[in-house]
Amino acid sequence: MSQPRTRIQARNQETILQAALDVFSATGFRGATLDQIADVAGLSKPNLLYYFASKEAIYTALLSGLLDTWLDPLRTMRADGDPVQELLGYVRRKLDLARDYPRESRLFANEILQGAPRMRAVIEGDLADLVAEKSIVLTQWMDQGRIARLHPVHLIFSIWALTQHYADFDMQVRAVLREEGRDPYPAAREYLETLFRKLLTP
Amino acid sequence: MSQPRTRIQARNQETILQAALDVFSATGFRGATLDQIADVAGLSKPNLLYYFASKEAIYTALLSGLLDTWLDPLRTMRADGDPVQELLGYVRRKLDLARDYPRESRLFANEILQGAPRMRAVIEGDLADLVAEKSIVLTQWMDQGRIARLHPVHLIFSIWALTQHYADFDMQVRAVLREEGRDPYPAAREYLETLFRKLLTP
DNA sequence: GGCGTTCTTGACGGGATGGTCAAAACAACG
DNA sequence: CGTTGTTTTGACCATCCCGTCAAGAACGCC
Repeated sequence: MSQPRTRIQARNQETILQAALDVFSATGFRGATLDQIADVAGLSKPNLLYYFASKEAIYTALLSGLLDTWLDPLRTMRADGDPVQELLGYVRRKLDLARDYPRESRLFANEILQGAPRMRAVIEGDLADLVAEKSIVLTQWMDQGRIARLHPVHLIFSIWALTQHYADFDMQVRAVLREEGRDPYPAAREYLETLFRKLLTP
Repeated sequence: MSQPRTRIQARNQETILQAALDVFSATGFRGATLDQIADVAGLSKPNLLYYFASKEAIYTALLSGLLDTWLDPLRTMRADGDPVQELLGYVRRKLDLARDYPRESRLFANEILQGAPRMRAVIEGDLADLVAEKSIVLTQWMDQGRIARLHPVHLIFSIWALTQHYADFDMQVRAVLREEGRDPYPAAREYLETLFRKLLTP
């Protein structure tokens, strides 16, 4: 049933995953209930379990389905572009992701916060590989004197931390800014651009 | 029973809160069970409920008890010190907190990630007030040309994001660094010091 | 329209979980 | 010791929640 065969299957699987994203990202795996997901999806609980074998299966289908989207901005960074522009572009794309897909960000945050019980393999594998690969590029740029010399992996961590913060701690960001419903992202974008320009200048 | 009256009460309440910190920080409020907490504390479940009215009461007692510790590093920042040194000191203290009290960090992260259902008031109140107060100091320093002009609140966000990242996403940090059990904090400290020095220089 | 397949659901089982209670164990103090 | 107040616990209850199942509804194809 993993590959949808009929139109109804495609539609309902998508509906279920969207509802599950809503609920899992808001309360974590343990906090979510099948009844809630069924409710949001507008389906009955047994119907959910007709399309997915278990609560766990819905959750892992979500995670693995979203992982590629999540890593794309880093993959897109090109070794043959202008280093500062490439990095600023990565920051910008990552911040756009935080703004446009906050549920996805919180889903991953929740998972990693609890020690990534269901993602450990992919983090230690694909993700670590990708970072290692990009670190080589960053180190080359530093060797060429085109950006400041910094620890490449901590540089990537800082991009993750600063961009995802706006999605994961959105509630706190808005409460502390006290700008009644105003979008915090334009100022964040400007701030992060300044920060990374200054940081990367040799 | 909130103020311990006997030695036994003081000891057991402390034992329970420590065990609860362990369990709540690892799995969130919904994910934690009283049986787990009782097990870690080495007490029976009814005994837990002799000292605290409910699971909820344990959780809120934890949160409010730890909040002061959590905000202290920011409070400690003095308006009459050297601006760059004060800010770097804040970064260092916050990073030390992440290293020495990761459970506390994850507890708060979990709570805010889920929209702070039990902390909204204090975030919109005390925390927002403290940030507003310190923002004034930061703005004065900028007006005097002693640090670069930046959005003061986003500057504080960036300190939170960059330091707490090492506690909250510890699993990912260690997996991506691939340095088998090596302490990531020395390099983090050096990286963050460089980052903020460059950022704050006018 | 008839018929096999796919989809949907009400009712239910079983285990986990927060919380109660009454009685037993223990401590403190005369 | 004996009495009084504190602490501890085994047994239990009610509810929640994941997952099952059998039967019915809808669909697709002839």
